[in-house]
Amino acid sequence: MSRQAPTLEDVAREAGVSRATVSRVVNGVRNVDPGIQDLVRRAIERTGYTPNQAARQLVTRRTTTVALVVSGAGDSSDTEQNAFATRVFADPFFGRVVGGVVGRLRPRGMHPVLMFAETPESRQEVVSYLRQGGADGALVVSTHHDDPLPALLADARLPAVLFARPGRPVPLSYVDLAHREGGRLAAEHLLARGCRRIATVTGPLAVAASQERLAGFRDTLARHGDPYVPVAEGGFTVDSGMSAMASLLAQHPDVDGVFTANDLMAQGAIQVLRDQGRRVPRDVAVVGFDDSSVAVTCRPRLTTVRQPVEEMASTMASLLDDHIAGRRTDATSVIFDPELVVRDSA
Amino acid sequence: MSRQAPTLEDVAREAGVSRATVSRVVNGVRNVDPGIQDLVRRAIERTGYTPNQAARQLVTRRTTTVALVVSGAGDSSDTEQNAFATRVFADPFFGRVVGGVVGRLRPRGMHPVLMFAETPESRQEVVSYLRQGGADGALVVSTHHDDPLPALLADARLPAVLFARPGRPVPLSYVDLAHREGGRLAAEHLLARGCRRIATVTGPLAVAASQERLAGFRDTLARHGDPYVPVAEGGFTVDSGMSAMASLLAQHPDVDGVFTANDLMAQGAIQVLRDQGRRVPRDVAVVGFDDSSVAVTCRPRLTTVRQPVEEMASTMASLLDDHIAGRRTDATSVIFDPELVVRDSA
DNA sequence: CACGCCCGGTAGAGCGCTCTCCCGCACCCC
DNA sequence: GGGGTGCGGGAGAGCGCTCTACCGGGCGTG
Repeated sequence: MSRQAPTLEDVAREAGVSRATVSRVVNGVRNVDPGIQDLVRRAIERTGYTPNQAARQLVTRRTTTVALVVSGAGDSSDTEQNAFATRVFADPFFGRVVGGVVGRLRPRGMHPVLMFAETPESRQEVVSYLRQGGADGALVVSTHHDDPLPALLADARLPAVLFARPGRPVPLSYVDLAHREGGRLAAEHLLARGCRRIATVTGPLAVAASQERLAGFRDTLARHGDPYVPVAEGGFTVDSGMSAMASLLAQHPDVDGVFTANDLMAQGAIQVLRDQGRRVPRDVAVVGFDDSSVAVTCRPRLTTVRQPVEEMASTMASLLDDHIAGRRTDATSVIFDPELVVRDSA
Repeated sequence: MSRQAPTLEDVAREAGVSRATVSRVVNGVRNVDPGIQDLVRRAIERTGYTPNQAARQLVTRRTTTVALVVSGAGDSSDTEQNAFATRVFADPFFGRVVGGVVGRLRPRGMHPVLMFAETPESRQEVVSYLRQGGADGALVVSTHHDDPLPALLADARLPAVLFARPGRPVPLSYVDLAHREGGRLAAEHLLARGCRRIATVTGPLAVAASQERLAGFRDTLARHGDPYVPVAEGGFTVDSGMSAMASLLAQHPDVDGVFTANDLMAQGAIQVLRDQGRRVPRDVAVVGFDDSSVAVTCRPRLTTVRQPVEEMASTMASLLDDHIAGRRTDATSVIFDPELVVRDSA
C-alpha cells in the first residue's frame, strides 16, 4: 500500500535493459542472452517485482481462472442462497469434484472461482462475470436436469464444460458416467448374492442420472425374470434415504436387497433397516452408488458402484482448457465407466 | 471470439457522448442528466456492452475476488494435493464456511477463488497470486495450528482474515469460537445427565481448538470433583472417532458418557459403541461438537455443541472487506459463543 | 448586471503489460 | 568481400477503463 509496487519499467531500469526484454525473461519467450537473463532475474529479485495480472489480462485477454459453478434449476429466494452452498457441499461428491478440478487446474497455474447459480439473477451473474472476462470459461455442475444455465452459456458463446449430459441438447462438451451400466452392475451383484425381493431407492427423477441408473437396474432385473421392482424416490440425502427406505419397508417388509442411487441414501437406508431390526447384509443387502467417502466410514462399509468423480472432474477441466485455448472447437463428450466395489453391505 | 466485444468507446459513439459520461452512467457516479442517462443505457443495450474487468482492475487496483484458502501445515507431496481438497470437503464444516462466505460476498458482487495451501510451493503461490493482484485479500482456514501461511501473508502486508486464532501471534484479524466454553457446555450436560465415568475424544492436539475444547471440558469435570478424564486423540474424521472410541472402550469398558470434539467423530464413536453392544444414549451418552449436517442425519441424532460456522465465515468476509476498503487498519478478533443443542444422543 | 458557482459534460493522461515491428550485428555462404 | 540470414534487443503502440483536470453555461447573489 505504502510504496508503489515495482513495475516492469522499474526492473528494466534496474537491469539496464528495456521493458520488452524483462517481459521476455519473465514469460520465457524467445531467446534472451543468458547473461542478460540473469541480470534481469537479479533485478527482479532486488526489486521484488511481481507482474500485474490485470495489466497482463488486459492485453492477453486471458485470466488465470475458470468459474466452477454449482447450478440448480430453482428460483429459490436469495436468502436461501448460502443454504444452497452449505447443502451442496454436504455431499462429499462436490468435494471430489473440487479435488479433481483443482488437481488439473493447478499445474496450469489456474484457479477456480466458486459460483452458485440457483436463481435467474445468479445465473445472469455467472454469464456476466464470464462476459466481463472475470474467468476464461465455466465448469458447470448442475443439480437439476432442466438447468437453464448451459443454454445461457452456449448462447453467449462462452467456453463451458458440463458435468453430466444436459437435459435439453446444448452444444457444449460434457463428461458423464454410463449410469445405466452402473444400475446393471448393482442389479447383477444383488442377483448373484441370491436376493429375490429387490427394491430400489432412486435419486430425484428430475435428474437424468437417476433415471438412467434406475433404467439399467430395472432392465437387468427384468431380463432375469423379475418384472416388478418396488421403487421409492429419494433426494440424494441421508434423510431422504431414510424416508424412502421406511416407505419401501412398510409396503414390502420382506425385501432382501436394495439398490440406492447414491451412498448417502444407502447410509440412511441402512440406519432405517437396522432400526427395524434387519441385519445388513445378512437380512437385507444394500448397494450404494458413487463410492464416496461415506462408503468406507459408514458401518457396514458400503458395497457400491464407483463413479470416478475426481477423474471426471479432471477431464472436465482439461476439456475446458482445450476449448479456451482453441485446441478444440466443437463440443464433445467423454463417458466414464462405473465399477462395482464390493465391501460389506452387500 | 469473432466480433470484437464492444467497448466504452463504442457505446459513447453510439450514444453521441463521451467515454467519461458512459463510464459515469455505468458506475453510477456523479450526476448525469436523466435524459442522457437513458440515452446511454439504451446504447449499452443496443451494443450489448459489458465492462472489461481487467481494464477496470488495472486502474482501480481492485478485483472482484478474494481468495478462500484452505491451508494445511504439511509439506505433503504434490500428488496428494487433490486428495487434500477431497478430504477437506469431506467434512461438512467447510461447506458451511463456503456458504457463509458466499452469502456475504455475493451482495457485494465479489466471488471467492478457491485455493489450497499445504505445501511450501502452494503457500508461495497464494502469496504470489495476491501480490499479483489476482484477488484483493485472503480468507484463510487452517487445518493446523502451526500453519506458516498467516505469517507469510502478514509479512507481505496482504489483507487477510483468519478462521481461528493463529498459533503464533500474527497481526491479522480473525474470528474464533469460545472453544473452552464449548467444552464446558458439553461437560455440564453430561454431568447433569448423571454420567459418572466420562471420557473424551479430542481433535488433533496440534489444533488449538482441540486443546481448548479439552481444557474447558476437563476443567469443568475437575471442578465437579472428577479429577481424571480418559482421553483419546482423534483426527476429526469418522474413522479416527471409531478407533479413538475403540481404544477408550478397551481401557474403560464402564464409560457412560463421551464428549467428542466434533460431530464426525461422534458418529464414529456411536458406531463403535453400538457394535460393542452399548445403547446410545441409554448406556453411553455422546455429545458432539459443531452441529454440522451429520448431527441431524446420524442416528441417534446428535446432542452437540453448536458452532455458528456460517455466521463466523460471514463475519470473516466482512472483516476482510473492511480491511480491503481501508475502513479498518488494525487487526481485530471476533469471538463467537457456542451453544448446546440437545437432541437424542445425550 | 457582473461575478462566482455549481452542474453536466469533455478531453486526455495514464494504469502495467504484451507484442509487433524494426534495427544492428555477427555469421556464413558463395 | 558483398549480401543474405537469423538472432538478440529496443521502441512504441495500444489493450479498455477511470479519473483528474478543465470548460461552458445557467443561475443565484450583491
